[in-house]
Amino acid sequence: MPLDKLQPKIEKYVERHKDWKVNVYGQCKSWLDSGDGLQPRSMTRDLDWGIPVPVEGAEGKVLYVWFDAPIGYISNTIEAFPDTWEQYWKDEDTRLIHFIGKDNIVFHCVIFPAMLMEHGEFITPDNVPGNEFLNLEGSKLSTSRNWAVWLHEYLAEFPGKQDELRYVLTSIAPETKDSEFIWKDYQARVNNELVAILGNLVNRVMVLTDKYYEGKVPQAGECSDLKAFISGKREAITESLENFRLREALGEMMNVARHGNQMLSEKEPWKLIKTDPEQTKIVLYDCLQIIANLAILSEPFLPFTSQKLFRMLNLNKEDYSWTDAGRQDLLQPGHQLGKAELLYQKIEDEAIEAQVQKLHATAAAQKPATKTETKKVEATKTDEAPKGEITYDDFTKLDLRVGTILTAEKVEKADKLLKLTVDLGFETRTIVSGIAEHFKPEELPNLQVSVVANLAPRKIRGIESKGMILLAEDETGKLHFVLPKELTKNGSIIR
RNA sequence: GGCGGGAUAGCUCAGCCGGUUAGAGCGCAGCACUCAUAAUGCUGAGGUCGGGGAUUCGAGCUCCCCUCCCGCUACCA
Repeated sequence: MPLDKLQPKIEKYVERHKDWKVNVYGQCKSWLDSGDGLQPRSMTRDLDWGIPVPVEGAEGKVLYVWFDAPIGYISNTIEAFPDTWEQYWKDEDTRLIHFIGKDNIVFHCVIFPAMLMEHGEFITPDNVPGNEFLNLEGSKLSTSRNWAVWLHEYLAEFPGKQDELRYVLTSIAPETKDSEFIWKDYQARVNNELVAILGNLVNRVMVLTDKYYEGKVPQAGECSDLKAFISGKREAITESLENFRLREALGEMMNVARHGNQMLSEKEPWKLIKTDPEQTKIVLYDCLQIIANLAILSEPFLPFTSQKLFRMLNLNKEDYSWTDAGRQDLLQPGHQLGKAELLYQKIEDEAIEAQVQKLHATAAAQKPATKTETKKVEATKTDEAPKGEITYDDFTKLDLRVGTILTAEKVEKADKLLKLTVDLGFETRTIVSGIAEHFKPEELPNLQVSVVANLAPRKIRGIESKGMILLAEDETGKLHFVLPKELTKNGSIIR
């Protein structure tokens, strides 16, 4: 793909979107502005697996994942909405948003849009709110190491707690920097915020209404600035959501619940009922309206909660939409409420400890994955197919030898390279190997290794490398030296 | 190595175009209350704003140097 030739178009596209998040815009600019600008990028790979390139003469080639995957988004839409999919991808009036993680920024902001623009019939993403990473209990997520919380397992072990997870994940969404999912924190947020603030408000209002008015909305005149307050919150939440500040939006929704708790503390209806029943009606009427509003406002974040609230209030969800939030008459006086139920249960310590233990028990290896390892895993996830047959003569061309690493040092200005000197018995030579992220130089000297001795020399980073060290790569991407079981004379032939 | 992003209270994060005593939620402490899943409300204690220089009347915000974390990219025979 001649990205170099497309640079002007892409540049124009990116610069039209200065409103993108700084990390997103910044990285796009860095690709566009660095050195010679965008470079042509190969859109096929020579692999035994993948999507074959459907072009004559391209036998044996498969599509590059980042050419293939975005097309998959479109095909997926076609599968889901065979009649209307074009509205999503082609309609000029559609606002196309790509939600991604930071590792995919350029693919969604440069390469995919380039494809869409070149095709001609497609619209380009209006915004790509790339998030940073969500880590787990101190380490990067890794599905291959099983350092993860699997959704199906979570749902089985915490039945009905979809919204609890949604709440926590939204609260800690890595919008501007990496964040961390910690089970203890999950517990705290659920117990101290969801249960204590939102769940408790709903419960106390339902209980009071039940006790004083047999579960019917009391007759009361409007009072206070409730309407202004809630519609103000609705606007704030809308604004935050439109700008992809979900944490902030969620916080504003919770503030509505806080407001309800404040009202109760201030008015103390449990006291007021003894002295001024009419005022008490007003207080509870307003509290009930707050809850009804919360049924609407919680919907984007906590859909199950929203549903529960509508049910408890005996309202038909379909009769209300987002813009109804702010009304102080969502519930009519005399309206019979449904049965009260607890919105959330507290999460016990044992449940949390069990999760943490499970995580550590099932994690493949204790050591946290390094950057390279995680990436490698992605690349090797599909087992490589066996290679084609070769003759014995082909094999005998290889000169495999036993050698011993004498020295090892990092290569300047290269993250992955180590410069090794290896004693092969008949001579000592320099070998550059891409293992710097797996081994520390100081742990290598005196280690016996297997070497491809007759590989054509090659200059790497200005250093002549003569040969190659053999390593085995396990399923986690970790490298292991291939070496003789017993100490063997340097230079010994391997065959 | 180059580039992008980040480093602000114990924790999670806000801080607009540089401007008086740096904010919120959670946690913690105290007080109030008892309708409520010992929940809520109020008050308070917590900050050398990663480190060091510079510009400015004035810098968390600007510039330079450095350290650490994440990502992209190059090297990986």
